[in-house]
Amino acid sequence: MSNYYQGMKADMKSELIIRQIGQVRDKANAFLIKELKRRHMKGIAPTHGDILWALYTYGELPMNKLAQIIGRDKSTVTALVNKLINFKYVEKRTDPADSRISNIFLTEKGRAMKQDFWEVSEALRAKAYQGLSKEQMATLMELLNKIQENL
Amino acid sequence: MSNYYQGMKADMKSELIIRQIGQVRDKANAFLIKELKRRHMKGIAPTHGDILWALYTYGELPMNKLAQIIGRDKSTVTALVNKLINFKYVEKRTDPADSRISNIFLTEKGRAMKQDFWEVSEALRAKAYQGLSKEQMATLMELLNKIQENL
DNA sequence: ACGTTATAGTTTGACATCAAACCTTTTCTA
DNA sequence: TAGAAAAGGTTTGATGTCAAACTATAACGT
Repeated sequence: MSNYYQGMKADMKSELIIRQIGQVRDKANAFLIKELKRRHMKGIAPTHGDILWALYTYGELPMNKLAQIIGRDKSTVTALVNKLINFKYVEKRTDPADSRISNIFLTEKGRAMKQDFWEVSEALRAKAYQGLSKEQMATLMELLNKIQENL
Repeated sequence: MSNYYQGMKADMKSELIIRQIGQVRDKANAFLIKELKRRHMKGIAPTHGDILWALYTYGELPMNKLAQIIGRDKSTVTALVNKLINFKYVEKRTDPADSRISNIFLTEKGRAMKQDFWEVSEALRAKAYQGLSKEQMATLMELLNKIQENL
């Protein structure tokens, strides 16, 4: 951030935490997009990655669970999932017990990408957390959790 | 966040910091939008607020400085500023020393909103930082700065 | 059993956002 | 001095995102 914040009143600085959080988020996303692109996964946004990550972790999931996990609106998930379907990373099938429910599952192609995703995520971690100890990271997580609970 | 993260491998937890950062950001934005709306400032997004905030703080600014301050692309700032112009919160005038440069300044109506913005920002702070000490906030800021520098 | 209410996911519209291309103006270099 | 390069901001296209409205299905209450 530029010098524009020099000389600010002290009580305005606490506002900067939320701004900095936004900055970190933007930068992390930019990094992810770049890394995904580098691995020929162009067109995959961080939230597509979130969906794939959820499927790698939990296996087949209904749409509303995906929406919950990645923290996005149902309608957003529809569009995201449809793109992944077009790319043939996932498929959709109706739940036999409740035909309102669409379950999303990984294709062979989608499963084959797991390693790449792990590497991208590793790269992000390595870069972001340089010079941070385990304790610092734990503290950070604790504070972020606190703020999230507050909001 | 739901129970889906229970039982995860320990080394995956550090990935959650970035996710949590995203969540906090999303929630903060949602809060801001709600509060702005409540004050009849519908249609004003957090980034519009960032622009107004920059103008409150620094006075008249050229477009590229606004883009730098709020961390957004020039073309985004064009659209954001145009909306603020339509709402009559700001106006634009060409710099006499360099006719490529458009300077953006607050109107009377825009200046009259400062108090509301301060209150919204206060409300966000009050809510987000409940139960956090000054030291914790300083620690948090320090860690976020570190991550941002890394990325 | 039937009508009402709730749920799951989709469609539609609006908009913030970025990247690329573009146009005008200014700066730089030979 | 003239042409090339750079800078400032706009336009255009694509896309993630949310909210509202919608459709089909399931659950609930009488």
